[in-house]
Amino acid sequence: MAKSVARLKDIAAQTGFSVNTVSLALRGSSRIPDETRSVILQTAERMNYLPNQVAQSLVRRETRSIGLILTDLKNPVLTAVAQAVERELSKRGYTTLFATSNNHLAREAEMIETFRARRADGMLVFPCTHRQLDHIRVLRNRNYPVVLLVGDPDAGIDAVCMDERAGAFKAAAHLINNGHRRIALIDGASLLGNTEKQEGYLRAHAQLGLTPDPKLMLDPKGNSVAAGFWAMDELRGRKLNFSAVFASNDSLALGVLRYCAKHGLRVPEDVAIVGFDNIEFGEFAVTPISTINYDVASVTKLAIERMLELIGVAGELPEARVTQVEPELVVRESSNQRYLAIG
Amino acid sequence: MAKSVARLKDIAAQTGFSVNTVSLALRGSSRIPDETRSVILQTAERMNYLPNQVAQSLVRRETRSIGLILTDLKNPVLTAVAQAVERELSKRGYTTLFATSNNHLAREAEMIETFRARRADGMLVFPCTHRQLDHIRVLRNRNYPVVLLVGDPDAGIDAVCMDERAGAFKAAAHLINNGHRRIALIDGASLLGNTEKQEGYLRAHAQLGLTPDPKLMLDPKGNSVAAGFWAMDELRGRKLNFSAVFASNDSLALGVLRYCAKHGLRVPEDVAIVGFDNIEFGEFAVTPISTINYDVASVTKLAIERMLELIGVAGELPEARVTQVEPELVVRESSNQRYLAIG
DNA sequence: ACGCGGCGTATTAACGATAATACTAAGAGC
DNA sequence: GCTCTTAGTATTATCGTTAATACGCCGCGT
Repeated sequence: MAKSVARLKDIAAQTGFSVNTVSLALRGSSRIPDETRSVILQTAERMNYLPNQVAQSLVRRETRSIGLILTDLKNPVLTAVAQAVERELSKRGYTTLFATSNNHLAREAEMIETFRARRADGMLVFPCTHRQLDHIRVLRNRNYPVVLLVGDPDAGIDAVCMDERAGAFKAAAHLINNGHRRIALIDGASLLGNTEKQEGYLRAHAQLGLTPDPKLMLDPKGNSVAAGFWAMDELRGRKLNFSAVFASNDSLALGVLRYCAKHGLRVPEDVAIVGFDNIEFGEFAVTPISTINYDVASVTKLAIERMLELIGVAGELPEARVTQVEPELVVRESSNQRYLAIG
Repeated sequence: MAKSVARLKDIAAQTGFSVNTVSLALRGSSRIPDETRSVILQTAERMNYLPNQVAQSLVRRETRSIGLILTDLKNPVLTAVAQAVERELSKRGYTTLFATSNNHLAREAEMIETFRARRADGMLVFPCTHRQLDHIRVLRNRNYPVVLLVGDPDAGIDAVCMDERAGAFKAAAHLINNGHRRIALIDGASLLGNTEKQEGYLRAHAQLGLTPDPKLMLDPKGNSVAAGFWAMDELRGRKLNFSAVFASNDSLALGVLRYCAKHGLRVPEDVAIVGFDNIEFGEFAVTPISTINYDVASVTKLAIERMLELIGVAGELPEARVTQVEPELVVRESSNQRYLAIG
């Protein structure tokens, strides 16, 4: 903590008024006459006074801070969320406490405890798995405001997120409608219990009368470009034929694209690719990547609104509400049917 | 703040001991006999007690929190720094308060004040300009620990950063040594007063006996891939001939690469490209981008060590120390001389 | 048997603010 | 002239914790 900063007491000593008078004057109470106030304000200014928010938090019993827990920042879309959240909160006078879980449940739980000990007024959490939410549900049951950034309608916890199932459905349906019959799915999240994208992919097949081949569904073991590259290599090694790939995020999709470039596969003629998130690096790739747009602005706005709503309620929290934002398909060259022989 | 959480007082009431005894027991004082301690611990557990860090901060006069102010999170290297800083601090029991300035000086100053009011024990700042540091210097002069993440040896403020001048020198020298004589520089930072990379570029020319053409130096007006694309378009529109581009970060370089792909320019045969930062998206581009590696781990480690050192000193802070990490050139296809006609 | 040390626990005072209440003049009302 | 407001300021309690000090009691030495 900064060493020896001016306190109300110091201003009081300087001006000869009591601590309480100084406090009232600085907060603009009408009970303090202008002359007194201006003396106090000037002295405060001169002494470079800044109210101690720690003390204020203690007596006001709110910290005006929100914990933000993300899985990691490798995904540009998560960093965009982090930045947008911080900006929005800051506008409203809140400070963002920040942590990443690195997809470790234990660390996620630990950071939640840390933020609770710091008496954050609420928490925004991108949980590492949709399955294990007990540590979070327990908080909500004690009326602690939590809003998740991925949705599980049955979790009993508020959430605002993209409708990943619908997004994946659109991606897969788009490929199927363009004539593809064998579509690989590169998605590691389902192993963590986050099966939304997989479900969307499966549902699109079912609805359009196809039976997907389970061998075409692969866990890339990571979410990096390198992991996408590796996954494509693995898929090709399996000697399965497929004409399209749906990757659960754009980093993976770019890895697939890189593999294709390196091995002389034309995109989309030989392999069509659709990613997820709509990051700038996908838009400006050699072959611009088709993708599902992640609407950072809407998710952030809705999540923060809900958060503040929950913070505002005095006693019991209202029933949990899950808001899913409908995602849009962005068709670019990597899956444009104009380039396709089939379909 | 969570509504009605257990306090020491509640545990005291339950167990019949005084608040102080409870506090001592929970903190493991040797003055409390085992039997008493275990009763208290069990009661605390049962009541789901978590010490109120706000109250602790007030009385201990340290918050064990550090403010982290970055310009923005569009650059993957900055997000990597953010994540690494948070992890390291967390290991040491510190919480990260996070904010982005969006390259607005006013907002940077505002967030610094916010964090000061919150009594963060110190701040790590990636300032938006190296020129205007008065608002930060003032803090240091009041013995408030601040470590910058870009270096200015003369600023009188501690800093840990990559040696950008040396990095840019290596990049430009590499291109010159590969036979390039006219090298474009795409760098917007120098307008903000961050001239290190430009200086490195100029010094490499000078040292190798070349006079750079000022017309080849361009401000891309942003740090996105799109900005790089635009900058390349602009440069080509000027009808200047050049055989290589040094972009001040990999996003810009990827924009240049995309431009080349779209306009049938071969990389590196027609245009060689070197970026800065070494992000994964550059490594896996169609033509892998040569770049200057940003050593996130070293910068983070050294910055945090220095931070904790400064926090540890009781009175006057020691003289400011600027540590620059020597960056490495990573040569990839985009500038590999094997592909070059010249040189 | 009586003081003395030390053990176990309680009391009191911080930390820096806010909030409720209490006091003290000066001016208004009759 | 005397109470009665009321404006201006001070006093006191409080937030949840830690830290310094005080207190009572038991066993021990002599």
